[in-house]
Amino acid sequence: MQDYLKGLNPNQREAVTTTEGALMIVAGAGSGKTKVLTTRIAHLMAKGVDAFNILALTFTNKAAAEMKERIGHILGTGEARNLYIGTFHSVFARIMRGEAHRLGYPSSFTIYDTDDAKSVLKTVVQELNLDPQHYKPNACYNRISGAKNALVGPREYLNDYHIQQEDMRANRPMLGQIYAAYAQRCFKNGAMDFDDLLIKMYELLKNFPEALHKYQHKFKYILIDEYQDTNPAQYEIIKLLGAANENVCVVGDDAQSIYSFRGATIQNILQFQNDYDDVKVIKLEQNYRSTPNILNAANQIIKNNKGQIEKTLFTDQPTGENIKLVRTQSDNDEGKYVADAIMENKLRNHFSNKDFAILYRTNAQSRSFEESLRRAGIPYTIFGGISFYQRKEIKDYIAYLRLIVNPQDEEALKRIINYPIRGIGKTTVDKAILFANQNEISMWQVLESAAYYGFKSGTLQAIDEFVTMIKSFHSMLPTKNAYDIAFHVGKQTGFVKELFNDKSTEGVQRYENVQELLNSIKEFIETPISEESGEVGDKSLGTYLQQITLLTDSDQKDPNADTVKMMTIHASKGLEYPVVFVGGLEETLFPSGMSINTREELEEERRLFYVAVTRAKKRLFLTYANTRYKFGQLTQNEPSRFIEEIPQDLVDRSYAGGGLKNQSSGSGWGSGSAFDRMRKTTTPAQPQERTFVSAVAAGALKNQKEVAHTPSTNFVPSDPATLQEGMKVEHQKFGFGEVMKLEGSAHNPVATIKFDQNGEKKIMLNYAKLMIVQ
DNA sequence: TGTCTGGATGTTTTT
DNA sequence: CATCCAGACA
Repeated sequence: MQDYLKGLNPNQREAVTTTEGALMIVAGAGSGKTKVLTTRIAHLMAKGVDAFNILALTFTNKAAAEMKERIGHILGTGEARNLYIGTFHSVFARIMRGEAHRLGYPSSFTIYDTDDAKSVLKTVVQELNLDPQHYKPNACYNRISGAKNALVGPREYLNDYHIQQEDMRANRPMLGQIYAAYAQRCFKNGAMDFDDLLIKMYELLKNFPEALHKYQHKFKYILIDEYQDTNPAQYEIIKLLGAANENVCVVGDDAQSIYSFRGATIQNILQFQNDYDDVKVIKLEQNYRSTPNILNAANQIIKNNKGQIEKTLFTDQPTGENIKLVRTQSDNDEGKYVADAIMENKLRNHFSNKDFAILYRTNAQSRSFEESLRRAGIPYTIFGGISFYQRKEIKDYIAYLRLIVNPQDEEALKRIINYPIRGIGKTTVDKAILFANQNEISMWQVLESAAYYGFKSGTLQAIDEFVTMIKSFHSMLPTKNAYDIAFHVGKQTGFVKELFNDKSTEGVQRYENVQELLNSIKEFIETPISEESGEVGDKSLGTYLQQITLLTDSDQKDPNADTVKMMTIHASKGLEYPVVFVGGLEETLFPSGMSINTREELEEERRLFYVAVTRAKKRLFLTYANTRYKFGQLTQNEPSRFIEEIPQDLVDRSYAGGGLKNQSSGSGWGSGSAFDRMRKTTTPAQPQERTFVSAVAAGALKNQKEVAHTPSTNFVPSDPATLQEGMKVEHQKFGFGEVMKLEGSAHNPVATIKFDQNGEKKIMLNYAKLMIVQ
């Protein structure tokens, strides 16, 4: 027997060695699913299957990278790098780059993230003259995304009686039109949103038999992780791809299906057995992760759901400790309690920071935990929330790169056409868009012929300069790599320098972020690529851009750093930690108030709770607060109904009120009171700091209050162009002062003037009246 | 043409 | 509580 099979139990081994035909692996939480998947791929390759012929679809890119590495390790060759392995979205994006032309897209198509998509929706709603109050980008996006994931195109949408009825009832009868216009606009922009990556892949396979044949032939073995979270579009694609060889292996756990909000349907896994001839089903029920107490609790919780694939997890680990259920007075106390408990566990049980995870239902909950950990001096990493690539300065930078690669990308163009300020304002942009729509060309094309479309003098010059600059960047594409171009763009446009000159705290941070972006691009071009010939494995800017849009926070941040990890329960799927805190176990928060109206919704919340509980290996803390700030308002919530679903003999209850001693356990380190004291010494610092800050702010305000000035009788404004640094001037309102600095563009010069009575001010010379005194 | 400000407004979860 | 956007100014 091969070495790599030795560490497997009989069921796992069978799952690994059953290589031919359709296979469904029902893998309970912590049952060694990832190990089975990686070993299975390694086994296929050891048997002589070419890496090029294996497609593995995982839930995160990071999981994919890890699997690749482990497979490489098992096999001891570099072959694994040729595997097609990644998320649905990233794998399809990669394929699409070579196939997009068949569907009328440029191969350098842009991938729109949610922000881009919503921005497009906003303009579309505007252009259709609809009320933006009624057709909010969020609502429209969700509705359209839902349709796309169900493979309902704009035409089907408009012709579907039920859908139309639903929209009527929701008072949004025009959504179909918005959908159609949105799809058209994205196409015109040469852009695909997240859902399009699936839809277009489906269309490609459905409408182009030679493409279907090509990929059926290529992907002889298909593996899909987290199958319970696939949606109809993904389902249909897999069905098409797998039809020729029927070597489709899916791995999943219906009890952990938590993505129905994004179109996933549990039916895919429940009905898999009907989809192929001779489906073999293997269950992995032995849990290697958690203590029996944690596992029993999880089993009891999930029993409250109906209609599952029957399975019972078991373990042979020692019993372990009871689950700790802690009530606190407020959300802040909840944060403090968790920080204290982490300190205590570190000291008493020799856990290190990276052994802890704090999980919650909504991203907003991270705030109180973050604050308390920071105060306690515990290093932490937050996953999720606003990712690196969502930051303004990064999006701006990337918008330049996007525009260079794909000038049709109107979203990118609008973003940077006047950043840094170059005198192309809203009026000009609106005009350009209008011309573009009227003539059915792109906004970029209008700008290219700006004179023809009647732009005048200063504006025309500004546009021409801009177009020339972008074109010069564009011409670098064939010869320069992504890093060189990006660096050049940052330098040439001057906005990196602008950031550098901003010495405020945020300014410094922004500059550092931009540097980090450049580093990441450098890293991208220096990473070795797969050996595939003729495939997309290049170091071009286009490839880079398509890659980063699909990166999540979890893909970028180091999971092995010695820090406490904080994330939503959704983001914690597939991960495990020795000590887990689940916060906010309150009605309307968890379960979410949005999901208590139907049994299906509530069952999904319960599965989510199940996922949370099963992340814990040794210790599990559940916390809830009597009061919580929501929306800037204090709210009170009942304890979550899920608490009552845990067998009570597995739970120790305690209360950790506002600064009062907590009653967790008697002995040892004084029940955290030492930490209470530490906290008390640090807490007062905060209000003091606040008063200090506000006093400064008040002073600044006073400074800004103008000291009245009566202009001299002989006041005659001078020509702003003659102004020089160091000159003494008079301002009608602010009085006498000295010109400290001249900046801004030629079209919009700005002077920083230090006034004798009113301090430093930035004055826009196009508008302010200044007289040169000396 | 750009900046500042107040008032409205929005919170599930994510590729 | 934060952020975002429409109108007032410079």
